[in-house]
Amino acid sequence: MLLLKELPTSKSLEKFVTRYPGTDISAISDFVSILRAASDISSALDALLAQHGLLQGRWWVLVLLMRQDDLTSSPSELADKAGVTKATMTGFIDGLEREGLVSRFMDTNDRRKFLIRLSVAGQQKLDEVMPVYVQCVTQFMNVLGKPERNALTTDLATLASRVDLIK
Amino acid sequence: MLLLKELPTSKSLEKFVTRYPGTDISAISDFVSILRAASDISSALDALLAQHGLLQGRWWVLVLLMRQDDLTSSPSELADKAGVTKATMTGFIDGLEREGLVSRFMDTNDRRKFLIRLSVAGQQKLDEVMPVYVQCVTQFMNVLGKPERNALTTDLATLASRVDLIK
DNA sequence: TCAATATAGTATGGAATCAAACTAATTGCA
DNA sequence: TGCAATTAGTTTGATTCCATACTATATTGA
Repeated sequence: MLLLKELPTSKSLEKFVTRYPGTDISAISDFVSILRAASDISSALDALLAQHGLLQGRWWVLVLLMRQDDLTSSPSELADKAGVTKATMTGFIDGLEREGLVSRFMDTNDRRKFLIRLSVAGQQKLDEVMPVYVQCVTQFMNVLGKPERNALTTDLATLASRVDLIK
Repeated sequence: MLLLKELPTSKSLEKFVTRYPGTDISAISDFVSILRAASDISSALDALLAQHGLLQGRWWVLVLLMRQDDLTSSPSELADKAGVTKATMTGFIDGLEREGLVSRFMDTNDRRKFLIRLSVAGQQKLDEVMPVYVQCVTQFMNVLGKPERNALTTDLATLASRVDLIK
């Protein structure tokens, strides 16, 4: 996503305000900080998953399948839940199937459909990674005290609910 | 990055805790919420920039160049500041050069180097997009009151500074 | 019933992104 | 000085991801 490392110097900020008068510098700089922090966190998760041969996209597919009672879902449904296009989901499933973590089955009711099922190996993979994931994430989130963490989560969600303002 | 739309149901959470006992559900769910919110915000920025034929990577290159006194920098320096590899930066510069928004010059002092300069068209592009960007982002960030916004930015940065815990 | 429309999934082509390998130029040290 | 190590930038090949277009199947409504 974005890893803009260097926040602007005060000199370049001055220059900026001269060129674009009336700019609320703190709004912009908070915005960039948020993006950068989020990107760092996401990259760290990537790195954790990579140690187990996974990437975020595929990881979330496994997690979504685990949530299902019969460990089964369809590509379209998975794409919706994961927030990616169907084309992207095809790619994830291809990769997961290649590694034997999920299997494709025909849907006998609707012959356009496939059923994607978490395989035994897929469940084992989850059982291998999940405890590490849970432990790391818990430790990480406890960097903040409970009230700060709640406020952070709530406020960020509030903010994100108004992304319609960015258009 | 990730857009996991569907947060787990309480039933699937129960199942989760059964399989992975001792899990701090709220830590995990806060973590996922943060990633999701950030992803939504980043996507919204993508969409805004796309309206002007830009993408985040290229956009940040233009912004970084604008910050320089002589509107000039080198690929390596830009890569460092943007937090991408040199190879990725080569791609950004190729694209920007193709569109005439930056130019490549030889560095006469060090013949391994190039100088990348923001072109007049590049500055015009910034002048076209920046006011919209500034206005949208300002409105967006003002969804939160000043104290909430400050706390959010600070706490998120604090959190991100401990990504070493995710490993 | 059957043609229009909608839906499921895949294929294609492109951009972003990285790691690793490569070339050319510079620097450092023996 | 001269060779080894470093640095700048690109190329290559891979993966992720999207938009668009395509195929096959299902649904709907006249």
